Amino acid sequence: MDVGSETPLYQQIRDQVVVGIAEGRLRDGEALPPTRQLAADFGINFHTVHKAYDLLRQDGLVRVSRKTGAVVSVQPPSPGFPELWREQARVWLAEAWLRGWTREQVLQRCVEILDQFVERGSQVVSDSAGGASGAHGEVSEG
Amino acid sequence: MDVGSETPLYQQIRDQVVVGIAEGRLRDGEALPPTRQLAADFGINFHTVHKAYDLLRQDGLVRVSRKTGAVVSVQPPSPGFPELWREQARVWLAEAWLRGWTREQVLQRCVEILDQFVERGSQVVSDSAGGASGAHGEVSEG
DNA sequence: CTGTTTGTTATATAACTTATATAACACATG
DNA sequence: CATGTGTTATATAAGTTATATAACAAACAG
Repeated sequence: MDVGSETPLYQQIRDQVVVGIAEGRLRDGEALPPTRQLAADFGINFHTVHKAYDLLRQDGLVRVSRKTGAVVSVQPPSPGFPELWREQARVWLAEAWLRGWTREQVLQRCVEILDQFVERGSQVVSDSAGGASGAHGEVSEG
Repeated sequence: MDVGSETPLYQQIRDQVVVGIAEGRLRDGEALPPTRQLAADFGINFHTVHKAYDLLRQDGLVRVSRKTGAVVSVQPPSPGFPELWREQARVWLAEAWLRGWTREQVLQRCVEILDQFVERGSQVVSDSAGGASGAHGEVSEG
């Protein structure tokens, strides 16, 4: 949570959750911390966390209700996703390319990142599952 | 140039130039259109174009002076670049991963994009070089 | 039932960003 | 000199980001 960063706080939270799911630190069915609690941990307003969770809901990555709070629930992508992803990827890959990275260097770095990701759907978390550190998934403060 | 997009106009222009250089449509030494001209072509304010060019200058991708205007000139990256790139790449690779794309599918799509890019420094453009459509490089309106 | 937690909604506000508009200046060119 | 162009300075309107406060609704523990 870098307050000085150009990227908005709610975006940073959203991105942390996205990466957290991909890397297996947050699993399908797992609950995210309550908005007010996470906001207190980060020292920010709970509306900012609420906005991040709402983004994740719109993206089909969490379900959110009064009963359960925000729960990781990865849905299929929207129809336009591949095209949008391609557009963004073109820009980021171009940046690396312009900086002199070869095709193989760029792909190697992508592989290193992808190797950190874990398969989804392989492990199902029971409703009352609790980790070693509490009832909620952790969203890193780093 | 999508005015309805969430991404700011100046960012869109910057990104178009970045991709344009990577794909060889804009070459090292080539001049970008004057700010007022490009602004007129896009139907936007010339300050917005100026801001895009200034971003590119800060990124070390164009030189800009009263004499020459904005000229493509790709400099080495700043020291923090690899880390920043990695952070961003993690997020959008995670997005693809969460949507069910396999490692190979993701890499395949990266390869398809990288295959559109051309080597830099292989061809040097003479000072008076003009394409079929004018003295300045084209920044696509699509 | 009572009190607490938590999601949700509404309103207000301050600071910042985005985009436009206008004007003026510096400087190079024809 | 007139023109084109980069550059700088203001001003303004609209939108975004983050905070603050308040209130309500649903779930739950005691």
